[in-house]
Amino acid sequence: MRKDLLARIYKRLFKTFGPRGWWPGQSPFEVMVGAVLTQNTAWTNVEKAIRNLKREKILTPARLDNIKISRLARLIRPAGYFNVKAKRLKSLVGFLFEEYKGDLRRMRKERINTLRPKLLGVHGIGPETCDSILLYALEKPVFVIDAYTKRIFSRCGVAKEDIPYEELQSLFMEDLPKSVSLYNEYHALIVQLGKDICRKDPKCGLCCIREFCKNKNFR
DNA sequence: GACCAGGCACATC
DNA sequence: GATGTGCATGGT
Repeated sequence: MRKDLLARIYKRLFKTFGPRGWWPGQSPFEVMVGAVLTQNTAWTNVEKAIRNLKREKILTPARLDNIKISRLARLIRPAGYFNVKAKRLKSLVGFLFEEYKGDLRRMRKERINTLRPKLLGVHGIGPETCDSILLYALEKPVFVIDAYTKRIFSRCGVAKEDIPYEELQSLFMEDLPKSVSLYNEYHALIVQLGKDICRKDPKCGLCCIREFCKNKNFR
Protein backbone atom coordinates (compact mmCIF):
# COMPACT_ATOMS: atom_id res chain seq x y z
CA MET A 1 0.00 0.00 0.00
CA ARG A 2 1.19 3.43 -0.86
CA LYS A 3 2.50 5.21 2.18
CA ASP A 4 0.08 8.09 2.62
CA LEU A 5 -2.91 6.53 0.85
CA LEU A 6 -5.11 6.41 3.92
CA ALA A 7 -4.30 10.00 4.82
CA ARG A 8 -5.24 11.10 1.33
CA ILE A 9 -8.49 9.18 1.45
CA TYR A 10 -9.21 10.89 4.76
CA LYS A 11 -8.76 14.29 3.22
CA ARG A 12 -11.04 13.35 0.38
CA LEU A 13 -13.75 12.12 2.73
CA PHE A 14 -13.47 15.16 4.95
CA LYS A 15 -13.81 17.43 1.94
CA THR A 16 -16.87 15.50 0.81
CA PHE A 17 -18.74 15.19 4.08
CA GLY A 18 -17.20 17.73 6.47
CA PRO A 19 -16.82 17.19 10.22
CA ARG A 20 -19.22 14.62 11.67
CA GLY A 21 -19.20 15.71 15.29
CA TRP A 22 -18.80 12.29 16.85
CA TRP A 23 -19.52 10.84 19.33
CA PRO A 24 -22.99 12.23 20.10
CA GLY A 25 -23.16 12.03 23.91
CA GLN A 26 -23.05 14.43 26.83
CA SER A 27 -20.56 12.51 28.95
CA PRO A 28 -17.90 9.83 28.57
CA PHE A 29 -20.15 7.42 30.45
CA GLU A 30 -23.01 8.06 28.06
CA VAL A 31 -20.64 7.37 25.17
CA MET A 32 -19.59 4.13 26.80
CA VAL A 33 -23.18 2.99 27.25
CA GLY A 34 -23.97 4.04 23.68
CA ALA A 35 -21.11 1.91 22.42
CA VAL A 36 -22.79 -1.21 23.77
CA LEU A 37 -26.29 -0.19 22.77
CA THR A 38 -25.34 0.50 19.17
CA GLN A 39 -24.01 -3.01 18.56
CA ASN A 40 -25.54 -4.07 15.26
CA THR A 41 -28.23 -1.44 15.74
CA ALA A 42 -29.23 1.82 14.08
CA TRP A 43 -28.26 4.87 16.12
CA THR A 44 -31.81 6.28 16.05
CA ASN A 45 -32.90 3.28 18.13
CA VAL A 46 -30.03 3.81 20.55
CA GLU A 47 -31.13 7.40 21.06
CA LYS A 48 -34.55 6.27 22.24
CA ALA A 49 -32.98 3.90 24.75
CA ILE A 50 -30.62 6.57 26.05
CA ARG A 51 -33.51 8.99 26.36
CA ASN A 52 -35.27 6.45 28.56
CA LEU A 53 -32.21 6.04 30.77
CA LYS A 54 -31.88 9.79 31.13
CA ARG A 55 -35.55 10.25 31.87
CA GLU A 56 -35.25 7.75 34.71
CA LYS A 57 -32.01 9.43 35.79
CA ILE A 58 -30.03 6.23 35.82
CA LEU A 59 -27.35 7.08 33.29
CA THR A 60 -24.57 7.04 35.89
CA PRO A 61 -22.23 4.20 36.84
CA ALA A 62 -23.66 3.89 40.36
CA ARG A 63 -27.29 3.91 39.27
CA LEU A 64 -26.72 1.37 36.51
CA ASP A 65 -24.80 -0.80 38.91
CA ASN A 66 -27.74 -0.89 41.29
CA ILE A 67 -30.69 -1.14 38.92
CA LYS A 68 -32.35 -4.52 38.44
CA ILE A 69 -31.40 -6.09 35.16
CA SER A 70 -35.05 -6.65 34.21
CA ARG A 71 -35.78 -2.94 34.59
CA LEU A 72 -32.68 -2.02 32.63
CA ALA A 73 -33.74 -4.35 29.83
CA ARG A 74 -37.18 -2.77 29.73
CA LEU A 75 -35.73 0.73 29.46
CA ILE A 76 -33.31 -0.08 26.67
CA ARG A 77 -35.88 -2.06 24.73
CA PRO A 78 -35.92 0.29 21.70
CA ALA A 79 -32.24 -0.46 21.06
CA GLY A 80 -33.00 -4.09 20.28
CA TYR A 81 -31.36 -7.23 21.76
CA PHE A 82 -32.39 -5.68 25.05
CA ASN A 83 -31.86 -8.75 27.24
CA VAL A 84 -28.41 -9.35 25.81
CA LYS A 85 -27.43 -5.70 26.05
CA ALA A 86 -28.74 -5.31 29.60
CA LYS A 87 -26.45 -8.13 30.65
CA ARG A 88 -23.53 -6.61 28.76
CA LEU A 89 -24.06 -3.19 30.33
CA LYS A 90 -24.13 -4.80 33.75
CA SER A 91 -20.84 -6.59 33.06
CA LEU A 92 -19.25 -3.37 31.85
CA VAL A 93 -20.37 -1.34 34.85
CA GLY A 94 -19.31 -4.15 37.16
CA PHE A 95 -15.87 -4.05 35.58
CA LEU A 96 -15.79 -0.28 35.98
CA PHE A 97 -16.36 -0.62 39.71
CA GLU A 98 -14.06 -3.59 40.27
CA GLU A 99 -11.13 -1.98 38.52
CA TYR A 100 -11.67 1.76 38.77
CA LYS A 101 -14.14 2.36 41.61
CA GLY A 102 -16.76 3.29 39.05
CA ASP A 103 -14.71 6.28 37.94
CA LEU A 104 -14.03 6.79 34.25
CA ARG A 105 -11.28 9.30 35.07
CA ARG A 106 -9.37 6.54 36.81
CA MET A 107 -9.96 4.24 33.88
CA ARG A 108 -8.68 6.91 31.53
CA LYS A 109 -5.37 7.07 33.35
CA GLU A 110 -4.49 3.51 32.47
CA ARG A 111 -2.24 2.86 29.48
CA ILE A 112 -3.84 1.48 26.32
CA ASN A 113 -1.65 -1.60 26.30
CA THR A 114 -2.96 -2.81 29.62
CA LEU A 115 -6.44 -1.32 29.38
CA ARG A 116 -7.42 -2.75 26.00
CA PRO A 117 -6.90 -6.43 26.87
CA LYS A 118 -8.74 -5.95 30.15
CA LEU A 119 -11.67 -4.32 28.45
CA LEU A 120 -11.76 -7.05 25.82
CA GLY A 121 -12.09 -9.56 28.63
CA VAL A 122 -15.40 -8.07 29.73
CA HIS A 123 -18.45 -10.05 28.64
CA GLY A 124 -20.08 -8.39 25.65
CA ILE A 125 -17.15 -6.15 24.79
CA GLY A 126 -15.66 -7.20 21.47
CA PRO A 127 -12.98 -5.33 19.52
CA GLU A 128 -15.19 -2.67 17.98
CA THR A 129 -17.06 -1.81 21.16
CA CYS A 130 -13.78 -1.84 23.07
CA ASP A 131 -12.05 0.51 20.67
CA SER A 132 -15.09 2.79 20.44
CA ILE A 133 -14.96 3.18 24.20
CA LEU A 134 -11.20 3.75 24.17
CA LEU A 135 -11.37 6.35 21.42
CA TYR A 136 -14.65 8.15 21.94
CA ALA A 137 -15.15 7.88 25.70
CA LEU A 138 -11.56 7.79 26.97
CA GLU A 139 -9.84 9.69 24.15
CA LYS A 140 -7.18 7.08 23.50
CA PRO A 141 -5.59 7.06 20.02
CA VAL A 142 -7.06 3.76 18.81
CA PHE A 143 -8.53 3.30 15.35
CA VAL A 144 -12.02 1.79 15.31
CA ILE A 145 -12.78 -0.83 12.66
CA ASP A 146 -16.35 -1.71 11.83
CA ALA A 147 -18.29 -3.54 9.16
CA TYR A 148 -18.26 -0.48 6.90
CA THR A 149 -14.50 -0.09 7.19
CA LYS A 150 -13.96 -3.70 6.21
CA ARG A 151 -16.47 -3.55 3.37
CA ILE A 152 -15.28 -0.28 1.93
CA PHE A 153 -11.56 -0.86 2.12
CA SER A 154 -11.79 -4.39 0.79
CA ARG A 155 -13.87 -3.17 -2.13
CA CYS A 156 -11.28 -0.65 -3.13
CA GLY A 157 -8.50 -3.18 -2.80
CA VAL A 158 -6.67 -1.89 0.25
CA ALA A 159 -7.31 -5.11 2.18
CA LYS A 160 -8.80 -8.57 1.70
CA GLU A 161 -12.43 -8.94 2.70
CA ASP A 162 -11.66 -11.45 5.45
CA ILE A 163 -8.79 -9.49 6.97
CA PRO A 164 -8.77 -9.87 10.76
CA TYR A 165 -9.81 -6.88 12.88
CA GLU A 166 -6.43 -6.05 14.37
CA GLU A 167 -4.70 -6.42 11.03
CA LEU A 168 -6.89 -3.84 9.31
CA GLN A 169 -6.56 -1.64 12.37
CA SER A 170 -2.77 -1.82 12.08
CA LEU A 171 -2.95 -0.70 8.46
CA PHE A 172 -4.59 2.51 9.59
CA MET A 173 -2.54 3.06 12.69
CA GLU A 174 0.78 2.47 10.99
CA ASP A 175 -0.08 4.73 8.09
CA LEU A 176 -1.58 7.60 10.08
CA PRO A 177 -0.26 9.75 12.91
CA LYS A 178 -1.53 8.63 16.33
CA SER A 179 -4.14 11.32 16.75
CA VAL A 180 -7.37 11.05 18.71
CA SER A 181 -9.10 13.74 16.69
CA LEU A 182 -8.00 12.22 13.38
CA TYR A 183 -9.15 8.70 14.35
CA ASN A 184 -12.37 10.10 15.71
CA GLU A 185 -13.21 11.92 12.50
CA TYR A 186 -11.96 9.23 10.15
CA HIS A 187 -14.08 6.46 11.58
CA ALA A 188 -17.14 8.72 11.60
CA LEU A 189 -16.52 9.65 7.97
CA ILE A 190 -16.24 5.99 6.99
CA VAL A 191 -19.59 5.28 8.61
CA GLN A 192 -21.07 8.25 6.77
CA LEU A 193 -19.75 6.95 3.47
CA GLY A 194 -21.08 3.50 4.25
CA LYS A 195 -24.52 4.82 4.99
CA ASP A 196 -24.59 7.09 1.97
CA ILE A 197 -23.32 4.76 -0.66
CA CYS A 198 -22.64 1.17 0.26
CA ARG A 199 -26.17 0.29 1.25
CA LYS A 200 -27.82 1.87 -1.74
CA ASP A 201 -25.58 0.10 -4.18
CA PRO A 202 -24.13 -3.20 -2.97
CA LYS A 203 -21.91 -3.42 -6.03
CA CYS A 204 -20.50 0.01 -5.53
CA GLY A 205 -16.76 -0.29 -5.25
CA LEU A 206 -16.29 2.71 -3.06
CA CYS A 207 -17.30 5.27 -5.64
CA CYS A 208 -15.39 8.46 -5.07
CA ILE A 209 -12.54 6.81 -3.20
CA ARG A 210 -12.06 4.14 -5.80
CA GLU A 211 -11.89 6.74 -8.50
CA PHE A 212 -9.42 8.59 -6.38
CA CYS A 213 -7.25 5.53 -5.91
CA LYS A 214 -7.42 4.61 -9.57
CA ASN A 215 -6.35 8.04 -10.64
CA LYS A 216 -3.46 7.99 -8.25
CA ASN A 217 -2.40 4.48 -9.29
CA PHE A 218 -1.92 3.57 -5.67
CA ARG A 219 -1.21 -0.14 -5.77
C1' DG B 1 -43.09 -7.94 4.16
C1' DA B 2 -38.22 -8.27 3.37
C1' DC B 3 -34.05 -6.19 4.51
C1' DC B 4 -30.79 -3.72 7.24
C1' DA B 5 -28.43 -1.45 11.26
C1' DG B 6 -21.90 2.01 14.17
C1' DG B 7 -21.50 -6.85 17.17
C1' DC B 8 -20.84 -10.41 20.18
C1' DA B 9 -20.98 -15.00 22.45
C1' DC B 10 -21.70 -19.55 21.99
C1' DA B 11 -22.50 -24.16 19.75
C1' DT B 12 -21.00 -27.31 16.49
C1' DC B 13 -18.14 -29.44 13.23
C1' DG C 1 -10.16 -22.28 13.42
C1' DA C 2 -13.90 -21.74 10.46
C1' DT C 3 -18.69 -21.47 10.06
C1' DG C 4 -23.48 -20.94 11.67
C1' DT C 5 -26.95 -19.11 14.83
C1' DG C 6 -29.54 -16.42 18.40
C1' DC C 7 -30.37 -12.04 19.98
C1' DA C 8 -34.88 -7.76 18.62
C1' DT C 9 -36.35 -3.13 17.71
C1' DG C 10 -37.56 0.39 14.32
C1' DG C 11 -36.76 2.68 9.77
C1' DT C 12 -36.79 2.19 4.51
